[in-house]
Amino acid sequence: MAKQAPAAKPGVRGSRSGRPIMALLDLLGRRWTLRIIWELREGPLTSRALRSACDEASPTILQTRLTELREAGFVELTDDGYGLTPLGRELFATFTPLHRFAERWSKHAGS
Amino acid sequence: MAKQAPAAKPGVRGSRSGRPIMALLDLLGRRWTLRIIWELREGPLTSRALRSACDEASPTILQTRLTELREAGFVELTDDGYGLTPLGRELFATFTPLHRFAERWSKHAGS
DNA sequence: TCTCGCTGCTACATTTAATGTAGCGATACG
DNA sequence: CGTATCGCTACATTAAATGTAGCAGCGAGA
Repeated sequence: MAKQAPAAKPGVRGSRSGRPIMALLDLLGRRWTLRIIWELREGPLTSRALRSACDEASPTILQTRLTELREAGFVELTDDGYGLTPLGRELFATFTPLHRFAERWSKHAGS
Repeated sequence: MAKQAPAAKPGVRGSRSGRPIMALLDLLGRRWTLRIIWELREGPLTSRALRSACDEASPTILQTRLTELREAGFVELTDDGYGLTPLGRELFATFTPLHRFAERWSKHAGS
């Protein structure tokens, strides 16, 4: 298996338009994808630890997402379990403003 | 209807943990949510124009997401159609690094 | 007025994705 | 050997998304 032009996988519904941002938005827009990256932020987790961190999500979908994230080059399986690759870490870094935004958003609350 | 403490809605599977970032990750992790915000970046679109921009996604789900995004305060319905609120615009701004990342990602390709 | 064309929005049957529970083969410790 | 973990998978159930069709409302034109 060598794959990899970052293009949405064939079977994926919606947003396969060639532009990288679309492929990325498509991948990140799948259930648990964002969460997984978030939970891996502090270091590798075993598949079962990740499952616990993700509110006991079903291993089926976690495995599916993990595979997608590995193919995308964001996650890798090491001796310590699943962890972010340098690239994945860069991706996570882009979430930082999102985190700050979330805090502001919660204050905005019942506008 | 006035609603809005930014907490995940009741019926939502996964990630309802009180932390704002989780609610946000949950909302953004739904299909088409990221895409909608992205497509609205240059200005308001009518519901049908948005549908075209979103690869003819079904109006059912678009309407659902649009409602969620309006309740979250990210999108509003104006005379020109659906547009980002100032808050929504802030959220979009956090995607900018994501955009740049996507470009880098596409080059990384077959690492 | 009566259609035409657009707006935002909804119903409903079908298909796809995600869930939950269980268990596999492999590896390591005793 | 027993047991306990690892990553991963099968499979039936349930929830979400799709696709097609159509609603009511508004403004413009003949």
